[in-house]
Amino acid sequence: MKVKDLCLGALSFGDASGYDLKQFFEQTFNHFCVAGFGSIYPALAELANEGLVTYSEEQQQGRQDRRVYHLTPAGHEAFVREIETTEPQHRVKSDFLLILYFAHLLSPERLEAVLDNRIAQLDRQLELIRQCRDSQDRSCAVSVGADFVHGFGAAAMSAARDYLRNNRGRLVSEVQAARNQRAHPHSTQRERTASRPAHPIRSED
Amino acid sequence: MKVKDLCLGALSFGDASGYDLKQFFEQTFNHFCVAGFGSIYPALAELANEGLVTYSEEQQQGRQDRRVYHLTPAGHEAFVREIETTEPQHRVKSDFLLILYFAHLLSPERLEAVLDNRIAQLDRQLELIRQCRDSQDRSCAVSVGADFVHGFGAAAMSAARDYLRNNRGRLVSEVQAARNQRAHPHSTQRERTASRPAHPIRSED
DNA sequence: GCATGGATATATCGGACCGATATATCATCC
DNA sequence: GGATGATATATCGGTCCGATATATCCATGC
Repeated sequence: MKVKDLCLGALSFGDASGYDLKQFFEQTFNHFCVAGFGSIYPALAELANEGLVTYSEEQQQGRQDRRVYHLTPAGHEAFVREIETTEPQHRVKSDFLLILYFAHLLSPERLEAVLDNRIAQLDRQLELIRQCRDSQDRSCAVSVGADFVHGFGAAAMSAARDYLRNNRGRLVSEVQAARNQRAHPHSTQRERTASRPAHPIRSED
Repeated sequence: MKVKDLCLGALSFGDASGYDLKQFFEQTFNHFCVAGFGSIYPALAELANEGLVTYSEEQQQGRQDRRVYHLTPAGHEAFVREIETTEPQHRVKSDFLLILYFAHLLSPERLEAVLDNRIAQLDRQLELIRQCRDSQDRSCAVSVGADFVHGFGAAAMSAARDYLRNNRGRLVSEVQAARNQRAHPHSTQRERTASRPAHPIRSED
């Protein structure tokens, strides 16, 4: 699913400018999508070329003109075809987890900062979802999917936050202990041989 | 964090070829990272240019030669600097959730297939994590980060799976009900005006 | 005996896209 | 009056993902 499809889907809820779409994505798709201007504006231009959207220049006093896009029937069909047939990928790309995987290489201050920042970030995102759900008209049939997706996000992020809270202390103290042991190795260290790493990636040959 | 950094980190666990790295990423970083050959091989070439890794051609009978990479001290330093200073992003990109957001446009069969496939996928990933944790030497100090990260993945994915299982039926029946209502609208429909969409993206002006 | 498919192994290319940046105007705040 | 931030559109470079090409070996099956 490309940014073009994102735009088609959003426009199925009503006309909007590129700027509107960016804000909509940030508020509503926040926890599972990102799209910057650098993707949205070219996408809209291509969609207009393909006849899947139309637009009208809307001039407003003072402000720069808005280019307001409108979904055509062909665009609606294309979007439905897309969501009916695309393989639904779900991908997490996390520097956060990658960094924590190497917790043994981090300074204690950095480790704690990384954990605390992530917890705070999750709190903010959960608050955003709460706002988003509250502001929606629940009785409207169109919101069943939105409600489900926001519920999913809330469940997943709550679980993540709880895990971080419950295991933060353990990780910090374990890393601290390992550091101390490296600094003052009082036990036997006969395991260490210069050329044999602890966790070889490939199996012995 | 770029693929180059991924490679540096993985090589800190021992020498490996590009092929080894791909497999390592798939097994161990599965739930928070992806990197294809198209990213790994160019990354390794650049790292070698910069002196952060070295390599030796290892010829094996029959098989094509392996190019085995080795982390240099400079490479190790560069990696530690990277994880100490990079802002730890965490991003979810999910066609799955996007499609479900538009559940009201899906056929019932498609909706159920999407949900079931995702649940099965989560089961597979959870199994992968379990294997990964079992195969590791828990007493080794280097694995505290890995253990934490895998625990995180297990917690998050279990929560996601549970949510899907618990809410699958509700979503399917709600979408079904909405479809039926559209097909046989017996109640008043005075809300529908041709040009006023149900969920306008931008506020009224 | 041999074809088929899968694992091992490296490499390239195009298209997509994210982030930074540029530009412009108006409202608001100090 | 000047700084900041919101509104609004657009472009560009660097990065990366997916598909594809190439080559050889091993196991499986017919």
